Amino acid sequence: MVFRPRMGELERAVMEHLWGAAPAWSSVRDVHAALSGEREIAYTTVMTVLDRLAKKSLVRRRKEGRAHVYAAVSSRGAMTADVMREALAEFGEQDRRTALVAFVGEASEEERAALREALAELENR
Amino acid sequence: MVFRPRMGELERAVMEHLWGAAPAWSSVRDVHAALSGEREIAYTTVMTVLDRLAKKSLVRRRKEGRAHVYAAVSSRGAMTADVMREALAEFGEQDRRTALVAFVGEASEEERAALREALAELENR
DNA sequence: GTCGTATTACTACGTACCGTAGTAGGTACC
DNA sequence: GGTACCTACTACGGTACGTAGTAATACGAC
Repeated sequence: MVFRPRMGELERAVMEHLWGAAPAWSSVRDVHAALSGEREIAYTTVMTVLDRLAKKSLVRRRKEGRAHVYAAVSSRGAMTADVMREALAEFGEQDRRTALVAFVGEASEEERAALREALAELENR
Repeated sequence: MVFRPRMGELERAVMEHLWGAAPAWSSVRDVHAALSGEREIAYTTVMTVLDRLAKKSLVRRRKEGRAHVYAAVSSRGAMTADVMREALAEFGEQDRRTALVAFVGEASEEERAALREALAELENR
């Protein structure tokens, strides 16, 4: 299977919580409590989703006391970068160039600034 | 619906043909002939896929004589750029920066060069 | 040690998407 | 009018995802 961390809406919401939550490791109860603020959802639904995310290696889990606790494997930024890389990776050398030019062309001024800084930093190392 | 041009494997193969084919507009027969080189596939299967791609607005079609002819709406590079943009768009200002830094960090030397050139070109305009 | 509560594991169901393709019906050409 | 080509419609199996129930297990209270 092609590596593609595709996520559904609920899966994404769960990841958002894991990325944003203060404690790195969250129990099912934590995630459920957090999501319950926005939508009605069964405890077991959250559990299933966390289980699936673990199977997809997007989160890892650990036993803590009786319950499992979960944490995102990658940061949100890293995962975004991966998706971008993956999109890019499907093309040959020439097309990759074209895609990058198109991407830069559509980027906002802030994004371009961030790109320039990142490039400069790499150069100075 | 969130704009996300998700494609299956066959859908992608069809898009590849449309992107790569010499004539901009291809008939079902053209695409089918091209794909038949690599895999056995029914004519109507290709038709169905083209129809679905048209419904997703990834290709447009036009009547030409008795048959329809199809063309990709965006270039391969533009579509890649869109996917990258879309990945990036889900995040707030701060995270976007992080993602871009991570992306540049993982890029190859050629890709970084392409990025630098694209940025420079934009600056000089 | 039995009972209630928390937690997990397993199973299930509806919907949507995708690969796959058959069939019916229209149209053009000879 | 038959033949070949083309489209439109329908269908089926597999997989992903949102959703959740039920059974089993483990732990603390009494």
